[in-house]
Amino acid sequence: MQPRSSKSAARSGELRSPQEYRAGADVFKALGHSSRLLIVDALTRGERCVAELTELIGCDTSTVSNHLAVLRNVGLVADERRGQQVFYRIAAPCVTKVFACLEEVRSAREKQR
Amino acid sequence: MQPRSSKSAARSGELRSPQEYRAGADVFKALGHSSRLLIVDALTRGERCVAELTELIGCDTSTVSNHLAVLRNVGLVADERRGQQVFYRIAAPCVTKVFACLEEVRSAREKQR
DNA sequence: TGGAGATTTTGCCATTTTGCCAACAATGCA
DNA sequence: TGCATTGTTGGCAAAATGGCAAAATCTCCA
Repeated sequence: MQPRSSKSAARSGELRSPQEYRAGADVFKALGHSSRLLIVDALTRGERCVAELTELIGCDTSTVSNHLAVLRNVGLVADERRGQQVFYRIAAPCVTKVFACLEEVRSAREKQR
Repeated sequence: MQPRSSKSAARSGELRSPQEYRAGADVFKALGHSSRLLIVDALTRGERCVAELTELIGCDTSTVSNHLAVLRNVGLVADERRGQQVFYRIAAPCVTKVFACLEEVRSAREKQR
């Protein structure tokens, strides 16, 4: 996306800054993968360690670790090591509401056809 | 993501189906691009035609059209042709709240470091 | 009908994302 | 210390994504 000039930004009703859109997009990009969405859904029900999430998803541990890093980097989850295990939990409470929103989007999509 | 067996799904507390995660991820994937997020933000303030959105974003019209198709395919926006122009509008009201949620995520991320 | 304006579709290429494996790091325990 | 357990990191190949430009489509109007 190219930066808007302040002139065109003003004409547009002054939305948000390119940085804000980029940061926001990164958050949604993090949620935009079925495995990561599953992880978030699972963590909504309480913290889990990497091994538990790995079994839940059914792929390589390193893959899960990478997914968790994506979620952590945007601030959606937080991690805490306890002994040999690293536990992950939801860091932003509002994500627990995303599934309700998804349901709304789905009904909107069905109405549309 | 590999399909979970019903057995492991049950053990995990029966979350959602792989299809649901895939569909949900598609919605977030659609929001996971700065240009598309800008489009959604703009449409939150009222409908716009493709040409207006194109000027707002500052890239090729065909690119904007493709972005709009992504948003439309997941049900986030709806289109309506009036004369030569096609107007787009928000189809799922809840998306107007996503920016508030992004703000929460951002503050959670800052607290984390 | 024919031309112009608005939008969509398609093809192509560069970039990014995914997921696996192997190697490495951190922790706990004998 | 030596070793098993748990996660993370780096490298690589396959797949998906993004953006432009050309071609196609649709609509209005002369």
